[in-house]
Amino acid sequence: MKDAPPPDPFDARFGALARHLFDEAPLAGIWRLSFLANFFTGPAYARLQAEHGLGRPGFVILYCLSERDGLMARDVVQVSGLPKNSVSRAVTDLVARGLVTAGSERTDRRAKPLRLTGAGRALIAAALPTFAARQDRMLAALSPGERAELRRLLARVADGLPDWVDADGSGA
Amino acid sequence: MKDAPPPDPFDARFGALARHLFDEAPLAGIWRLSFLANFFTGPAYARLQAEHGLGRPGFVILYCLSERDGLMARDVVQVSGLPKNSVSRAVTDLVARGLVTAGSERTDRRAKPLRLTGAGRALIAAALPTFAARQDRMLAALSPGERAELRRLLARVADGLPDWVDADGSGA
DNA sequence: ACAGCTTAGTCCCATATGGAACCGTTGGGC
DNA sequence: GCCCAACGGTTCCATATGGGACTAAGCTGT
Repeated sequence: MKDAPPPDPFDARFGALARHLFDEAPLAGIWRLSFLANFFTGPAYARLQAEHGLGRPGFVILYCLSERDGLMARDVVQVSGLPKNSVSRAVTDLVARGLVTAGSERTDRRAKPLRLTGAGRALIAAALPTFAARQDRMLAALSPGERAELRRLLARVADGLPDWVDADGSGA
Repeated sequence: MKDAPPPDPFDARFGALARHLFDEAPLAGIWRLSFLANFFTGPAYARLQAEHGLGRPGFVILYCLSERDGLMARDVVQVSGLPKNSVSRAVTDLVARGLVTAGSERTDRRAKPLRLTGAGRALIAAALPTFAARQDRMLAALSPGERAELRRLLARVADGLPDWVDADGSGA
């Protein structure tokens, strides 16, 4: 006596509303991005916490350092949007765990250039594949050409970002 | 004596690393999504909190109800990925503020169908434009054709989502 | 050289968050 | 009808989070 609802895996997993919010609702444009980002990162960070005792800020710091060693906390804040006190705390923790060293700049004694230790490098190397594999599975839904196109479109959106990120909408 | 760094607004706002993390780093694929989603929602939710005393779960609930009245907390959890206790708390708060009513289903006394009150409807109507305007500014970087294409690509990724969201990567 | 602004990082504290255990309800098998 | 697993929702509690004030250090102009 069922109305023959086709067993769409997406609807089955996320409910009948999901499609509507994703496709047609007034905030569908941003919902699509947030939805994907949240369902990607949620489980990934949970696993990271369980396996490596790394929270979001800690992971971001290590990841940034693995791409550019010698960054300062300030740089991580700027590029990630994380609150600076969260980054500060996470750095303290990473240093305590021997994953990172906080040196000091001769020219500016406030600044503390961060560097990965061997252990830090090993940890991020061990943690990355979790994310990378998940990312690959996510992008496997697209052809290489589509992936390139998605990348181009998101880059375009990002280039316009400085125009509106900091706008509070109240006129200025 | 500067090395003539071109005044790229994106680099200026997010730092030299930003471009690299967005374009080429190993997790660039997911970073792009998270980066945009976070920089979009962060300020938007901050403003929402300040102006309407609404947190993320509260807003999501009202938004969902404004699209489909009579949902249950369970549905919101399923579609949003928010932890169910957060939703439960937010519902309690919304009911206390007279924005939502939690009825009771005759057929299942556990279930509590949620309905917007007039005040709730007014509040979400007042809060939506903040997000909508921001969304429009974000998408203004793209042509209509590009927006449609972005939408198509993200929908494609979303359709594959059930295959990997719940995978913990440990084999199963 | 010093007054006043900015910036890197830290600290305090109130609040948000989320896992896990829990309660009452329901539905299925027998 | 009875048991038990699954379910919607709530509560408890330990922890994460983030605004805002604060310190220390540099920069700027006069």
